[in-house]
Amino acid sequence: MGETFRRRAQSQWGEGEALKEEILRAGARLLAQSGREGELSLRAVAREVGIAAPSIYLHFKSRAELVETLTRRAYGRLAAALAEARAEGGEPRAALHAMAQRYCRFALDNPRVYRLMFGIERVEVPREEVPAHPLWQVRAVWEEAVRAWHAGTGARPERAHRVDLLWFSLHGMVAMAVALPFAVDRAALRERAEDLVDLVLAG
Amino acid sequence: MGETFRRRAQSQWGEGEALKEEILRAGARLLAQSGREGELSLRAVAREVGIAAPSIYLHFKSRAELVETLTRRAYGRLAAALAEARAEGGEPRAALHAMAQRYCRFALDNPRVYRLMFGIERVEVPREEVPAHPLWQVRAVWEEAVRAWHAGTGARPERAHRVDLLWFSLHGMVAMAVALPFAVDRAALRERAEDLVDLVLAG
DNA sequence: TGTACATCAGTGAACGCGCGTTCACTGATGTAC
DNA sequence: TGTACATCAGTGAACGCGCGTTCACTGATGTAC
Repeated sequence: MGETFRRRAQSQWGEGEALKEEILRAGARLLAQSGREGELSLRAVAREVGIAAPSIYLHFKSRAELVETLTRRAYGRLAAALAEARAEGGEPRAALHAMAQRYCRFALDNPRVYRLMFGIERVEVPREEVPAHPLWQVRAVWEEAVRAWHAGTGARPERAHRVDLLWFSLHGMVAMAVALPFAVDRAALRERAEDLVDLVLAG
Repeated sequence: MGETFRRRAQSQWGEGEALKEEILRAGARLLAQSGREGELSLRAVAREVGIAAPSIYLHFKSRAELVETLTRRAYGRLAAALAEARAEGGEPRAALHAMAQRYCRFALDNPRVYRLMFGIERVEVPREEVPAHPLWQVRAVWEEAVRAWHAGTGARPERAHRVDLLWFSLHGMVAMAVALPFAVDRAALRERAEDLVDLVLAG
């Protein structure tokens, strides 16, 4: 019967921004559990943080703004993970393999977030704003890595669209792994990702 | 000020099942618009049909059952379209190309339904029930078609997992087309699908 | 050192909304005798 | 042919719920003089 709700202590003067970060972390936890933006309610986030619901309006002007900030951060984490894998990967071909492995890992570790990122309502955007879209930043990392590999080989230039082929196919694999009605063998998936990279780079 | 709501005429004796079909068609229309199962409300379906909300309980025992019936039908439509394309395709390799084209067409014509089908909450199911899952029926069509092609070539048997590679990669392409923040060129997408089939079958 | 006031970081109560579901009902159409 | 009753195909009102958002407020911490 006791109230399990734990009220968060109020911030000190000048520390108001601390709550914003706590709200975002709580929202990320809830999204990792449900993976559906439509199910992320302001009130649930407030409960998770331990504050009153209206307090969220101190830092976000609406639910929509909170959700947008959360999804933008999720894309950012994926892009950062990929960039890191690329940097650690070494020469271009090895870097692409490292990226593919990291991509699989990200999706399998964060299946609901991954699904959220690619199941988002598609908002069409004017061409000139496309580069600012967070998904585009993920693409940019792939593109650079493939371009670097491409420059180091005598591959025919008309195969430049393999940038997308690699990423899209990898996406298909992990998206299926996340959607199929049974547990997926991580090792098998990552092995297939290896094969896929070889196939695309070879063909 | 006028009530735009049009009340549906009551069925004749023995024609009660007619309403069930109308409910399913209305639900399909709404899903085609929103593409989010969570947003499909019983009351909205009732409004679309022109009946009172509780009337839905004459044919479905809950909202969940209605949604499940609708999604099951959607998978069925995709599987049927694929099977038809395969039958019309002719010899195995041509059949696979026809299926790929049809697959793209289905997804582009029904983007929200497609997203719904592959963004569904993953419900893990005991191994022996997997073949009954509607997604599995889509896979089965691909599998048979790839197997038929495989039997007609001297391709190495360890490449049997290309069944999934083809389907998964194609899925990745169309899923991206449906999710990316700008309009996709249908012709370009279908051309890439062609390339993909060739690449997978050749490699 | 005191005190009036400003600012900061929130809160509690209330609003109107749409929802899934239950309940007792209604009115037309059929059947038994 | 009449009439009592059963079945069918629904309906209207109500329930309790969680939601996003607004509003006037509170209490601690700082600043001016």
